[in-house]
This record gives sequence, structure tokens and C-alpha cells, in this order.
Amino acid sequence: MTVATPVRWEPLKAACSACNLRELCLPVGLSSAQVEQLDALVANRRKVPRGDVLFRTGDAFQSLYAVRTGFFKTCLSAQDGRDQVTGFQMSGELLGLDGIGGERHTCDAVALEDSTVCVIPYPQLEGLSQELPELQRVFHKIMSREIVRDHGVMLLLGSMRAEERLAAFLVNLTQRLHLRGFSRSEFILRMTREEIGSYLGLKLETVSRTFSRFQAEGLLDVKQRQIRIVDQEGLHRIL
Amino acid sequence: MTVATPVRWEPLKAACSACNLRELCLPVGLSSAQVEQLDALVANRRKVPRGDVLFRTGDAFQSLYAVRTGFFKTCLSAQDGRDQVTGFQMSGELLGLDGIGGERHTCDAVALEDSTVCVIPYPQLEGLSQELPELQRVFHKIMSREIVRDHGVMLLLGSMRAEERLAAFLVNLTQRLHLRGFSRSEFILRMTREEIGSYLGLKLETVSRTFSRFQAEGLLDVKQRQIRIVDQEGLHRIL
DNA sequence: CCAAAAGCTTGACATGGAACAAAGGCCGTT
DNA sequence: AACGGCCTTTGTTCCATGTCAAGCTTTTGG
Repeated sequence: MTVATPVRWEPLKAACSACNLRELCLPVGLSSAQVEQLDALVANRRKVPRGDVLFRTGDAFQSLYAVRTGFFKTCLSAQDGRDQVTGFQMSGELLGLDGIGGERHTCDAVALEDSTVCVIPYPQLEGLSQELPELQRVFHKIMSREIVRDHGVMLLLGSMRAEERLAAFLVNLTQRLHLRGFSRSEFILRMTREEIGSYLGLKLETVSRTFSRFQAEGLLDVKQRQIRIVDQEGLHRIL
Repeated sequence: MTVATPVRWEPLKAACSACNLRELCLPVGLSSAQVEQLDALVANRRKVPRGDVLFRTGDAFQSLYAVRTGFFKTCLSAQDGRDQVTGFQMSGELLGLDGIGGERHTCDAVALEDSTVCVIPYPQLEGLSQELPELQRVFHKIMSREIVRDHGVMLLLGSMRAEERLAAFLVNLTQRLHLRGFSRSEFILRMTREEIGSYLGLKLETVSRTFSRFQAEGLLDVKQRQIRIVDQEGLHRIL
């Protein structure tokens, strides 16, 4: 975990055309010429130290954010204080799509480690997609995939048992991490047991117990937030 | 409940500009001239008798569908046969957004009563939104709202108890029905207890018991699928 | 109009996960 | 090095919801 930086809002020059996340992020499938047009739009980056809020429920919606480095959660809070984590976002993933419909954000986005995001001013993104059909198409696909992901979470929350939920969560995480070049079998959780529980519709104690059970069954090696998947096959079998 | 019609696929001439759902559907906020351009695109309607599938998981994605009359459910099915209803759609609402991302549908859409939909060929919709920034904007808002709706369902599934889930479901239904000019207090459920249960992450027996409890508490009057809301206030208080 | 099927209600019982509680481990700070 | 504040683990008990079962009502189809 890196140390919090003193300078919090320093705008940095961004450039999609020089970004190694090109193939995982908004520019996926665009030509070099097209990506250069995006560069003009995605003009700056923003640092978000661990624990800081990128945007909050009710904030006016102005931009989308692409996670460049780091890790986020998005969460909804009901009036009575109950809290629901609706997703975890890692590099290349977009934050803020919820804000388009009502011109205000409908959830909080919180950095779970020191992070940087690329700021994508939304009106300009709409403008550019008017000119670039390819960009429009990519953007629609990203939104559609978010809907499909959400449906998957509904299936999980609506009909899986605790073990299945946690297994599905771990499998999903490792797949996404692997796409980004990390080990398929070993990684560090960026979130607490409570946050995992909120996402999976379980209490933190249940998450902890289920981790312990997986370890006892030889599926995982769990040391606090450090996870090693011992029996990939067995984990899949749970689903 | 209307009778099944013998003619199933009869294409009918559609016209957004003459449709009374204009303000609830894709054309919302467009000028008359713009809506007329939509007319060229949304060229035909399709009848879907009760129980029929509009599209199925794995079908090639070609069109979106706007519900014109009737009522649908969308559902996901896991390998093991478990089923999750991900939504119920009524007139003016769009079906098929899940298909954009992967070029195939990722859920089944089933008519819960004899219905008609307007067929919106997706490539042409993308084309027209290139020309009409207003249409692009409306379409993005619709997708974003679907994401926000899904997040709401996650909150429900992840942290509400049976009573709260059912109350939230009923309140949501009545709001949508009321927007369409129906009574705020009396309506007929188009879906079975099992489908409600699947949507809410409950077993059908629990749904039935909860209806009975609401009736005993004087919140509702329940006669099979006929629901009358006696104590609107009390229903809201549960949330 | 009748029979069968599908959907709904209710009861009795079982259980997975929640709630509550206590103790131990890790980390940043002084 | 010691302290305090999370975070995590583990044990015990309890309850909301699931499961199984039976009977009733409504719808559907011949």
C-alpha cells in the first residue's frame, strides 16, 4: 500500500494513445487516428488517495472516469444507513455511468487504494461519438456489458448460497486480474471482509467463515487479504 | 387477459409520432421532426402471445424491442437450472439492451400476457443517433437508468428482508402503472408468485405468506393476482 | 361442462446465515 | 517498543426463510 501523497488534485497530462490499458478501456478497437482524437478529450488525470471519494451520491454528473491505477468500490446507501456495495472497479474500467440518466450521481465511488483516474468530460464524449461511429459503438457496448454484469450479480444475490457467492466472486476477480497481467492464482484483496460481504449480500462473519472453510477444504490459502488459489478446479466446481 | 390470436407474426405498421407512449419510450423529449425520423426506423410491430419467447439467451442480437402493449419478464438461467428473473417490463420500456455488448442476447424475454412490441433494428438506431444528438442522448439516458435500476435491485437483494422486498416491489409497480394512467391503488399482477419470488430472491411460499401478512395487517387486499392497496402510507413505512 | 393442470395458501419442521460476543493479529503512530 | 484502532477469526445462540407436504382455487383444454 503506497503512502498518501500530499498533492491531491494535481492535473496530469493523459494520453490514451500512449496508455497500456488501451485494449481494456474506452479506446478498445479504435484506430490510432481515432484514439488520438480521444486524447484531446481525455485531457487530464486525477489522483485519488486511499479512502477518498471520487464522487458522491447527489453530485452533479459531469464526467466519466476511467480507472488508470488503483482500485475502487461503488456503493449505494439507503436512508436507514444500510449500505450496498454495487461493484469493485479496477484499471481500465469506467466509473460514473449511473450519472448519465439523471444528471446526478446515484452512488458513491471510493478509492480502496491510492489510485489515479482519467477524467472524461461527458458532454465532449457525446460530441465525439457523434463524429466517430466506432466510439459510439464501443461506448454502447461498455454500457450494455455493465447491465449484463449487474444481471449476473442479481443471479448471485437472488439464488446462490454463501459458498457459491464467494467462489463466484473469487473466480471473477482472478479473471479480471489475469486480463491485466497478474497471476491467476495469487493476489491481494483490496477490500475488507465487510465490503466483500456487502457486495455479496452476506455479513462479514459469514465471509470470514467461508474463507476459513475453503482453506480447510484445500481450495485456498488465506492469510488475511492475501489469497492463493490452490484448487482452481474445485473452486469452479462449486458454481 | 385477452385471448391468444391466431396470427402470430403479422408485421404491423408502427409510428412513434402517432404513439401515445411517446413520452415514456425512446422518443421522449424529441421534436416532432425528430420523431418522424424515428418512424422510418421503427418500421414494424410484432405480436407476442402469452408464454411466447421474444428472444432467448444466445440468439443473435439484431434489434431492441419497445413494449407497446402487454407485459414481459426477462430471466437468466444458470447451468444447474436455477432461474433468476431480472426484470419485468411494461409498455414504453425497452427490451434487449443486454445484447449490445456481446452481439448475442444474454437472457430470455417472455411475454406474461398477449403483447405487442415495436421492433427497433439496432444498426439503424446507431446510424440515426449519429445524425440526431438528441436521440443519442435519450438512448444513453435509458441505458444509464437501467444500470441505476439494477443497482436498486442489488440493494434490495443484498440487504432487505422479505417484507421490505415485497413492499418495494409493489411500490415500484404501482408507480410505473400510475405513470401509464392506471389506478395507484388497484391492479392485477401479471406474474406468478414464483416469478415474483425469483425476482425478489425469495421462495414462492414466502411471497404468498408475506402477501397474507400484509393483508392481515390491513395494508393490502389480496385476491389471487388482484391487489388493492389499502394503506399506501403503511406500505411506504416498511421501507 | 368436466377433468386435469397450474397456481396459491397454509402448516410443520429444518437450517443457513445473522446476531452477539470475545479474543487475537496487523499496522500506523508516538 | 508500546499503544490504540481497525480488521479478522471463531464460538454460541436464535430466527427468518427454506423445505416438504397437503389441500384448495382458478384456469385451461378437450
